[in-house]
Amino acid sequence: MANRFISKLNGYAPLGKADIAVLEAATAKPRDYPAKFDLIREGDRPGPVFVMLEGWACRYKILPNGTRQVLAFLMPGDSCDLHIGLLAEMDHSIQTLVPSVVATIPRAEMDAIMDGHRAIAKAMYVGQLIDEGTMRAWITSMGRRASIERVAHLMCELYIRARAIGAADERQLALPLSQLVLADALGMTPVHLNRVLKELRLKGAMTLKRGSLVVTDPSKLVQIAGFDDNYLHRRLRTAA
Amino acid sequence: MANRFISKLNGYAPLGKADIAVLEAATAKPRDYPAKFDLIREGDRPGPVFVMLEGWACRYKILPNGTRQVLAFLMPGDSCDLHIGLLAEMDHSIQTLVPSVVATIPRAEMDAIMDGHRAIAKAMYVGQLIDEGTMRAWITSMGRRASIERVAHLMCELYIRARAIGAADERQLALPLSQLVLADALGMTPVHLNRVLKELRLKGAMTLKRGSLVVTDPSKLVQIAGFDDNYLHRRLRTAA
DNA sequence: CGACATTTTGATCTAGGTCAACAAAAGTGG
DNA sequence: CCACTTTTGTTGACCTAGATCAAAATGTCG
Repeated sequence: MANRFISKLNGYAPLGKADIAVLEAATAKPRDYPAKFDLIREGDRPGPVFVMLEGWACRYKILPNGTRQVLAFLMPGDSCDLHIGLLAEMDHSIQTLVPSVVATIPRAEMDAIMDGHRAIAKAMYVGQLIDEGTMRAWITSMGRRASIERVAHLMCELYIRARAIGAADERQLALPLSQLVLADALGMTPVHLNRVLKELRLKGAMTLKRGSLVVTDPSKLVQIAGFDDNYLHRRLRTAA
Repeated sequence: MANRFISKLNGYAPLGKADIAVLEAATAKPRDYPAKFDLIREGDRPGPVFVMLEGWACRYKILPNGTRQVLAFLMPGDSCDLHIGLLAEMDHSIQTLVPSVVATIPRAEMDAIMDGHRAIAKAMYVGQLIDEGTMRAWITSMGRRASIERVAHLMCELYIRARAIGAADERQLALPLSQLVLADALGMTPVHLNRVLKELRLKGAMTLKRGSLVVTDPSKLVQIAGFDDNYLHRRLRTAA
């Protein structure tokens, strides 16, 4: 398969040769971006559809009091903001976390592709549904899970997602996210996150080192998280 | 306009006579449901598209430890789960909060309608984008706002949404949500919510009585919430 | 009226925040 | 390649927002 975007979509709905060819053409000229580069900012007019081919990015929002909330992580294969061109302006920003390779598909082209290729449209909708499920899981985590459960839950999510795109092996996963960024995603303090990570390490569930996550004891991690992969299940079952 | 669903969609994308007629037909035979009735449960195969015509409902999830997280409120005009038929099972439940009138549109019919009526498709997509923006606002609230800000923010959201469908007057809004349900939506304890409501009342920002919200001082409420209606703005600008 | 659900208040406790300092990496410029 | 600044991670001491527990007051409805 040409790239992770295509293979991810193919996992959601089987694509034909023509589908793959048109997606290859659309993502043929990606650009390199440095780390901490805003692909688009809150208040901007929505532009093209972004497709992450390599690297990591996050959606985030800055609050009046200066704090930041990370809303989602984007990893290779992920795309964003289907249809968002219908809205007047972005309600959040998207920033690379590490040097990344990103393709952009103009809105009109994306619409045309989806009109002409039902399988692609279907796969994109599945992807969007999964993203929505992920958002619901985040709301649930923030509202009703203790900090250690929340951390464990996010790590389960990232591990499963990475597995699904073949970016993780049995126990290990490259995870270039600083504790500061993770804390902003989890709605907690970097200091407290650090302590929670220590606790998870001492419990033998997982170890987060600079740049990589080692899942020492998957079942223990899942149990701490109260993780139910229903919202990601389909991804697992059908991903290539 | 025939019903709030149609007038809401018409606010998102101008509908023609034929569009309106087909929507009228599709929602012509709604059903009455009592309060606390599960329209669909976590684990169920997704069924038809639900359209709230009268009443209130919420999406929610029950956690292993028995606590509940409310994920969204549905008010008249709201519909849910476009495309969700593509997924194997629901990752959350939807329950009426008061006796409600709900129309169901079979998935195949909805697809056909959207294929044949681009304006309706567009309006549905706008609605979905707004719902996504709302979810992002909830994540932000849960992660980075203090409890009083969070409460104020949710009340702003509900007020604006109610205004947009003509269900609120200048300062008042029928809001049949118990403090228990609100607490489950805000990720806090009913006890603490009660104290926060008292504080908001004493500050002269708003009063929540049984079944109705009175916004005493809108600008104060907005200021406490740090409310930026960008994510609902389009709804306001374009709603009828 | 009686049973039950919701709201309100008080007393106490704790998870997680805040503040501060230091250590370890990782850039950066000469 | 080395000082040097900046970012990231780690730990300790202390504090507070919000949870928990308990009980009374108020509403609602069959």
